[in-house]
Amino acid sequence: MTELPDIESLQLLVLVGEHRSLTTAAEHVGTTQPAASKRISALERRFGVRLLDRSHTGSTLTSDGRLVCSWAERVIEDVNLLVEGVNALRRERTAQLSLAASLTVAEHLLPTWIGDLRRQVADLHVGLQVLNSTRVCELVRSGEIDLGFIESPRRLRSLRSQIVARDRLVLVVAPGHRWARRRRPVGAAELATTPLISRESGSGTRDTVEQALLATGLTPVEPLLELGSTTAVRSSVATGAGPALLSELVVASDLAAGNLREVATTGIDLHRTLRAVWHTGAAPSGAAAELLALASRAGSSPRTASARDAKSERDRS
Amino acid sequence: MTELPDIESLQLLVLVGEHRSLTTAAEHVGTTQPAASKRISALERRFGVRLLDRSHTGSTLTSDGRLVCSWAERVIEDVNLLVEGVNALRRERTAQLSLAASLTVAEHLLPTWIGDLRRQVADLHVGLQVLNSTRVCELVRSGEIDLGFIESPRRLRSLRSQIVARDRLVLVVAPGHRWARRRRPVGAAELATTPLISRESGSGTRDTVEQALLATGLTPVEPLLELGSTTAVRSSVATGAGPALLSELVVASDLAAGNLREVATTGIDLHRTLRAVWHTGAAPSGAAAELLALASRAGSSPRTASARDAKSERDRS
DNA sequence: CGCACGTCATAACCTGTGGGAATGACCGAA
DNA sequence: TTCGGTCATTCCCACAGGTTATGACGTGCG
Repeated sequence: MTELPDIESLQLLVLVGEHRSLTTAAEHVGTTQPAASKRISALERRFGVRLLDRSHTGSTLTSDGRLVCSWAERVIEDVNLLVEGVNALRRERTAQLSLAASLTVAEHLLPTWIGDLRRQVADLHVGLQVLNSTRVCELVRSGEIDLGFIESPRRLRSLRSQIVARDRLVLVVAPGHRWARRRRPVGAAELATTPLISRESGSGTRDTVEQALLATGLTPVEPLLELGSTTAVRSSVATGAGPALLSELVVASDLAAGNLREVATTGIDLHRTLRAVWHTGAAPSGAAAELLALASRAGSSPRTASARDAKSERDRS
Repeated sequence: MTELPDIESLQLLVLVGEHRSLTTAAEHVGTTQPAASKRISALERRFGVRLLDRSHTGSTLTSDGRLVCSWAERVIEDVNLLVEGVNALRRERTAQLSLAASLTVAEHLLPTWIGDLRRQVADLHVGLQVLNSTRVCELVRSGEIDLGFIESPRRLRSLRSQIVARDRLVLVVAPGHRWARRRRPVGAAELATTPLISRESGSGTRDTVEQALLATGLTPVEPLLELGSTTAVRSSVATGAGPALLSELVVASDLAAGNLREVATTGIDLHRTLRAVWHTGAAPSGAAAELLALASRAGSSPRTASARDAKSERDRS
């Protein structure tokens, strides 16, 4: 088993690939040329693969190097998302821009948006709390939070909102599953009577499924398997344990890589809208407005929600 | 800027989350309990976020910890792909199973397959070479390679082959681009007369586009921008420079995250088949057969075209 | 009720990796 | 030839991270 590489070295490798030079790559990452040289050498030694063609006019990637580089880029991308997310979490209290979001949004979308936002607005402290949809709405109402992100189709009293993305639950199975080759879409009735792998009762996706089925007058059968985390569900499906309904955001990469297969459904609406919510009256201020614009530009064709301006009733406790 | 975390610590965090115990997580990764404790502490200090609720009966993740963990899982997943890929590259010469593949397959699919394969067959040395399609075929014919993977629609003389996956070039634009809101699909003629961001001439995807257009009797106009790497194209598109045709495998995550938007096309076939090829007569031996089965199970069942249909029914609220 | 076993934290020590500064070797362009 | 650019090498140092040993604290069993 190859020991794990370290992220700094991967970062460096990518930079060398871009700049065709150890020296400039080194100072681009705030270190010196010998350090960079040693790092890459160590990486080559560890991997047992030559990555760089070093010459006295610069260094370029070997063909193996280019390949490794492309894998490294994905790693670094994910690391950046993690870092953005963590930064937002840490700054929860001292934040200039306070956000609250439900899990799906916080996991899959917010780090990207925050990253983009901070590239536009320098020195911005973003704070993030992860809560369920009703708590998010409460905090937005109380003014503790500048902007909230929720996935609930619930009533939004005295809040303004806008759809920023549209998620969809997709029916997925392992490639070996008999449904993988199925051509006719699965109907609502069949879905309701098929035991699925699912999250525990009360989780967002589980609720969405049940709501969607109830909307067609059906009650879902007991699940085949109940697991505590989405990734656990995902890997159970991949091993062929059975079908599951999972967020498109979660399984996109698995579908592309062929680890999972999507099965078409019909007669049931598994879409759910992800909304930004903010306090009535106060239009989102600078950074919040920027984020809102950015998110809705990124997420979906701007289909602005009709502002549900109800009575501004004060139900602070 | 938060300093970058190291992969071992992230790995450890995920394990602690699973095992609810520092001790067992530590030995699971081949180290001692104090080391693990210090690592996690360091991670918390670096991030400025509490990740673990430590008690005398075990340790569980905080809610922040769970979130960080979910981001960490993606990082680790990509790291594993990188490691699998590198392992295959290194073992090129001493391999028990020699593979050759074109870039797209090698980048996006093979690491996964090899990982799965090595989980089934212990102590397997897999060798990988990355070459263009014609070279792959040559090596397979000469017997130097047990199994090849190509994306060419070319003639396969004296080779047996099997479709293992189906890739598709999708037309993508930035979310702010005017085409992002477009409802009518883009036709072949319009595509041919629109300057696109693309790879340099001779690259696989560029060729595919030109072939597909030529098949409809059209010659593409000069590109808007010519870039040397697929990721460069991808980020140019994301910044709004213009539209591009990119492999579904490349942009899947960006589409899910909303960094890019897909624009429907019509009147042009942008599919391309990814095939495994092997030598006539000699049926693939043990490991090769296993890999072939695994790959075609993962990729080849008929793709649900209704995934697109679901998109067109976005008129609800 | 107390003892054994489980958890994690702390302390002391050691090793080795990785960083910095200075220097050398080499190439190409002016 | 000389200068400006590469990268490699060496020496030294610091500190992160490991291990072992130990302690403190709960839980559960006899």
